[in-house]
Amino acid sequence: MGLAKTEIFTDEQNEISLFAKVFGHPARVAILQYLFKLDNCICGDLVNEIGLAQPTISQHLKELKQLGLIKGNVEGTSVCYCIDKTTWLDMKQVMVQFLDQDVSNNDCC
Amino acid sequence: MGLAKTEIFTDEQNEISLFAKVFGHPARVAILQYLFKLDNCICGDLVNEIGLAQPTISQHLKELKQLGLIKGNVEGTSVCYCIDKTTWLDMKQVMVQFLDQDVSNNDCC
DNA sequence: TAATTATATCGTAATATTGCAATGAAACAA
DNA sequence: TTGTTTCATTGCAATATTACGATATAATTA
Repeated sequence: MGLAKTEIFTDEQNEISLFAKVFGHPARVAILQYLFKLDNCICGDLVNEIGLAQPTISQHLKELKQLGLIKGNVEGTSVCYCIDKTTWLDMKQVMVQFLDQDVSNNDCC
Repeated sequence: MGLAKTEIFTDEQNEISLFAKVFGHPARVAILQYLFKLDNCICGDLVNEIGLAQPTISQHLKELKQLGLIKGNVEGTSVCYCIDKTTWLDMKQVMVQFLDQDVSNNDCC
């Protein structure tokens, strides 16, 4: 199928998996790391920094933007991208809570 | 293509994206949450708990096992699964470091 | 031994993802 | 106005993912 049965899962499970999925490609991880390093940058910088074609970078930026993790300001002919702090911190809270589950009692049989 | 160009990214970026990808499906998130809740369980429990067919659950368990996040002990005709603490904590360290990047200077133009 | 139980694997259909060439759109420069 | 720059969108080919029926495997039970 290729289609996840989201309706049988909780909102929280679906939210976690949506955030995780966007981090599930190294190009998007690289874009975010570059944005953190430089505070902000334009699409052209990313095309040079990462070795992917411009439409591919643009597509990855779109997915990050759709989740609200980044935002872009048009500046003349270029677009300046940066992390959206609010959404990033919200996402971090959800993800860290998932990762922080207590492992101490967990063991096999 | 459907094929990520992993060779142009750092090991860290590829590792983060591999961990994230496995969390990128709500069924695997649900399996892990259930394992944390019960400390351990068998495949059949998960088939009842989550509304997916047995081969589908088995496939998701395989992906979690391949990354080392869970391990399974054969117990008669059933298999007891639990979180692999060591790998989980290693993964958590990598992911939290990625999520914890400093957002304070980041802003658009 | 034969049947049962629990899980894994195989095969396949439906859908999603990735990557890029070609093209479009919008701002700017000459 | 015409060209240039920068980015987004479209269309498509290659590959990956998801889900499950059918079947295999392995331990247990009758």
